[in-house]
Amino acid sequence: MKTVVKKSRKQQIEEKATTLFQSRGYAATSMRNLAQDLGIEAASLYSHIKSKEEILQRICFRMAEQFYSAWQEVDEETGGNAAKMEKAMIAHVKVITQDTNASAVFFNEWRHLSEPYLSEFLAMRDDYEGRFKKILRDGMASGEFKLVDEKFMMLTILSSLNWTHNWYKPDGSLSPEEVGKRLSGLLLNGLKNK
Amino acid sequence: MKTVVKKSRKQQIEEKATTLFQSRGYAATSMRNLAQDLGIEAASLYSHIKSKEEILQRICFRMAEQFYSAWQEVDEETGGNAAKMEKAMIAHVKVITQDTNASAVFFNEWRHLSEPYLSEFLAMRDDYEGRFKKILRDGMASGEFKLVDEKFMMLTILSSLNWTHNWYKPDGSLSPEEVGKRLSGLLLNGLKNK
DNA sequence: ATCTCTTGCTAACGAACGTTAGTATGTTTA
DNA sequence: TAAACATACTAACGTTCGTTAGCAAGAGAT
Repeated sequence: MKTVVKKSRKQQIEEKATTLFQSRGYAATSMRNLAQDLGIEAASLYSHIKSKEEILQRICFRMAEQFYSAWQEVDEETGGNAAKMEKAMIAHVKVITQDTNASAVFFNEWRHLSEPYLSEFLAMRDDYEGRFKKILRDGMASGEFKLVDEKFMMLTILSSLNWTHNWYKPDGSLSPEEVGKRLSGLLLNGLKNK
Repeated sequence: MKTVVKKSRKQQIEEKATTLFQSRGYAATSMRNLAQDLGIEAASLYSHIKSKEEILQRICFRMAEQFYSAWQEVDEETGGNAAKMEKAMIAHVKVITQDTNASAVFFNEWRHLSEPYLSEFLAMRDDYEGRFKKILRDGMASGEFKLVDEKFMMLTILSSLNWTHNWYKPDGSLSPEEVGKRLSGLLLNGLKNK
C-alpha cells in the first residue's frame, strides 16, 4: 500500500519547470511549454506563481540552502584535513545526486537571475567555495596536502563533483555515498598505481 | 607599426556572437543584441549569415575540429598510457585556453543545435570520449592505472579539464601547457602527500 | 449558508522575436 | 566602363513571448 502525499499545485509547477529548465534551458523554456506539460493554460500558472523568474529563484536558492545544511556534518569531522575534505566531497555529491535536475538548473541557469538575487547568489557561492579553500589551505599547512594553487585546486575539485549531475542515475548501481567516496579517492590519491 | 589583418564581416559577427552566447546564453541572445554590439541593424546581419543557428553551428563544429586535430600529437606519444593520458589532457586544455569564449559556447550551448546537427555533434563527442576511455582501458590492463570504472573516470577527468574555460585568463601567470600539466599531475597522482 | 481558497478558463495587452523583401551605396573585379 | 560583390538600410511579416484582467466553478472552513 502506497501513501500518496498530495503535492500543492505550486510544487508541481516547480518540479515540471525544473525538468524543462534542465533539458531546454531557462531562456528557451516558455510559460506555454510549461503549462502544456501540466495540461493547463499558460495564464493559469499565474494563479500559483508571481513570475517565471520566481520559479528559477526558488530552485536556485533551495539548492543553495541544501548545500549549506549539508556542510554541518563536515564541521563535525574532527580528523585531519584529508578526512575533512572527503566528508565535504561526499556531502556535496549527496546533495547533487538527491536531485540532479534541480542541480543542473542550479549550476547552469543561475545567470538568468536578476538583481539583487544574482548578487546574493554569487555571494553565497563565493562563501561556499571559500570553505573548500580553507580545508585546502589548512591541509597544505599541516603537510597533508601537496603544495598547490589554492583556487586552481578548489575549482578543479568542484568541477569534478559538480559534473555528477550530468550522469548520475538514482537507479544505477552506485549510491551517492559511493560516488562521493570514489571521487574523493581519485582526487586525493590519483589514478596512477604507485 | 602594427599589421592589421582585415577580418571579414562574417568573422566579426561570429566573434561578437561567441562573446554574447557565452555571457548570456544562446537562447537569451537576440539578433538585435548582436547587431547593436556591432553597430548595425539586425536585418543587416542577414547579408552575411543565413540564420542565428548557423552561427552556433559554426562555433560548435569549429571547436570540435580543433579538439580532433589536437589529438594528432597524442597519437604520436609512444611512451606508456600515463604519458599518453598526460599528452591528451594537455592537448585538450590547450584547445580550451586558446579560445575560452568559444569553448564555453561549445560546452554549454550545443543543445540548441537542431537536427541533424545535434546528432552529428553528439556522435563526435561520443567518439572523442571513447579515445579517453581507451587510454584508461589500456592503462588499467597494463597495470599503470588503478582499476576504476572506465566511464566514471573519463567523465570525471573531462569535467575537470572542461571547467578551465571558466577561469582561465590568457594574461594570467599560467601557460596553457602549465595548466594542462598541473591538471594531469593532480588527476594522475592525487592531492595527498604520500 | 456563506465565505474564502484553490484552480482554471478566455481574451487580450504590448513587447520582442527571427527573418524577408526591396533598395541603395560604395568597392572590387573583369 | 560595366558587372559583380560587400555592406547596410527601412519597413514590415507573422509568431511567440511573459503577463494581466476578469470571470467561474468546486472544495473546505465557519
